[in-house]
Amino acid sequence: MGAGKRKIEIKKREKEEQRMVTFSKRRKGLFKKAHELHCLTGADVAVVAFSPAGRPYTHGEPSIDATIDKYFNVNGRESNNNIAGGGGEEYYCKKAEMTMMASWLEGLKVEAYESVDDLALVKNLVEEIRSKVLFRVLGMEEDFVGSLLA
Amino acid sequence: MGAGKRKIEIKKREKEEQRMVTFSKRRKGLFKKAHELHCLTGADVAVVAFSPAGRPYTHGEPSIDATIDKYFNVNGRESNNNIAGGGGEEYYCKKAEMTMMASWLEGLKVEAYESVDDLALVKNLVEEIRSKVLFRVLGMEEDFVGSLLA
DNA sequence: AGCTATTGATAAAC
DNA sequence: TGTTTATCAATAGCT
Repeated sequence: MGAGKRKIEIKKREKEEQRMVTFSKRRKGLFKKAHELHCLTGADVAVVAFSPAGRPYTHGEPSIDATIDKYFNVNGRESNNNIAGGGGEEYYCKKAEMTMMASWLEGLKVEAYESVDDLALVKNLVEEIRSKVLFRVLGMEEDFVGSLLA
Repeated sequence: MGAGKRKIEIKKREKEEQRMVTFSKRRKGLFKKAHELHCLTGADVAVVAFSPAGRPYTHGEPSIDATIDKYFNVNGRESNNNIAGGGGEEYYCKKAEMTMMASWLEGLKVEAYESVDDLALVKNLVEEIRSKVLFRVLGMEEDFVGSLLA
């Protein structure tokens, strides 16, 4: 049986792997808290967190950009411009990439079913799916790929 | 003695006063969680939450603006330039892939938002997304369909 | 990716 | 809004 939870000091974790695990667990917890705050009080929320690897994760309701724009408007700043999404280049995909994506999609179904416990999370789920798909397609370093996701 | 904490449903609280109290308490908890995430993993974080009264509250490390700027910078023109500037044939192809997929997913997102009006539909939505993504991927290189479906 | 013992967060009531 | 208390929820260490 596991030794169970122990109290820890709130200071930077020693090992890189430990930081990644903690980030992964607590990011989920943080986003869930933000979601509950939104549902319970109707508050618009926006959360951005960069992983130890430098990849950005976001959670926003009604949407990350809407809430941040609202914040900037109140503070008299320019809203962001969306990255251009259109493109007419011929699609090309390597077999290795396709295999990876197919494998990932197999796991996605179960993962998604278990993590979604509220309709409002659908938006974030789709965003996450989008993020993951792009990551798989690009097959590049996490640090860099995360930066490409609008 | 207080009756103590009781389990509550995650849905909008009835009374305005109740919403304000809940917002106040949970905002504090949310910001603390964000702070701990930062301290434990070194992650840059930004949180914005509008109270039921419409007032913005923020928490950010190293600062709210620095983190949001970082989020926008890596999502905007600069990263695009990095790809294009990367120059190689490899990057050109991969950017095309990303652009196409991004465009498609953008459409999917809107479609999903509009079609979902019930929690029970979540599973079907995810299944549909999975199905569409697989179709999209497989459809691009039909030669590989057999092996991927195995 | 799952499991528990614990710590941590918080709904009610004052 | 702050404090207290009884519970519920999140998660650290393991496997």
